[in-house]
Amino acid sequence: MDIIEILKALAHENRIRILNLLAKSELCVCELENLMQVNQSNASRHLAKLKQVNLIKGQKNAQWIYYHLNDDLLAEHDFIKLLIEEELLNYKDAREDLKRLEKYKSSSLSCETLPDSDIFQNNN
Amino acid sequence: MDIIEILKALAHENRIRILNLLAKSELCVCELENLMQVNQSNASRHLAKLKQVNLIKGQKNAQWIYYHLNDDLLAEHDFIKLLIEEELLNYKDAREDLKRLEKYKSSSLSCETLPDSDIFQNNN
DNA sequence: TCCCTATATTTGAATATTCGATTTTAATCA
DNA sequence: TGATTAAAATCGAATATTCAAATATAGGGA
Repeated sequence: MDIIEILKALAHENRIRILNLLAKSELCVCELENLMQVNQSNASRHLAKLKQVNLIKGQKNAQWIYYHLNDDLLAEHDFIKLLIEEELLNYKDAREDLKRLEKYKSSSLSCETLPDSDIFQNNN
Repeated sequence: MDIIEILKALAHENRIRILNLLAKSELCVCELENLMQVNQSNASRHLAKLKQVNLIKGQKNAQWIYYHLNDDLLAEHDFIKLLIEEELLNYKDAREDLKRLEKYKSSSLSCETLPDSDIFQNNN
């Protein structure tokens, strides 16, 4: 995999935010949509780009596809791990995404009930 | 400095190659042009983008501007050092640039005589 | 002062990226 | 089977990036 293509895939706010979330938890598109507060088209498009360069993998379970980081690729490129694990601690949007993830995880909501909930109505 | 802007600056072949070369040696535009075999406009534009996000600094000496990595910024972002120092070992164009840099360094050429020489005529 | 040279900037065209809206595909379930 | 839902793909429009060529700037030396 071409390192420049990987860097291009990393160089977008929404894609970095997706990687940041997936580093903590496997998530499906509908969960990412809600956590990041972007529309489905947007989330799906950026997931496709990350998958295209092999940064993430999807695993189908019933009608949902759960995405997770591709640990094999990350093992070959240490700088990406450093970027996600340390660099993003200083990135406000990424920190707020993680707060929403915690709120979601500690709620009783799931992939099936989240889209109809108003858990993130107030933007935090 | 916004991490996304830095990633965007990193996500281009010519800019990564410039950083790779500057990690080994301070260089001016005319040297980078010749080492990377791109035209002056191209080298200058990509240097401008790297400078814009503070990845490099220029130091004027007579009519030449010598560029070097901005160590202060790199110290704040460990992943960039890892990217340049380890990742680029596997990047063919970057390795070939370094070979040309060595050939140049071991020649008696300088910034003043390089443009008129044919040292890189045969693409290696 | 007037050229020469190194570098930067501007221009306009080509290409790439991104977006939301919409449509398509595929799986589930009544 | 037909309705529902998750995810992917496609569309045209807007924006950004890239390029080479041309022009501008600025310093040094004649």
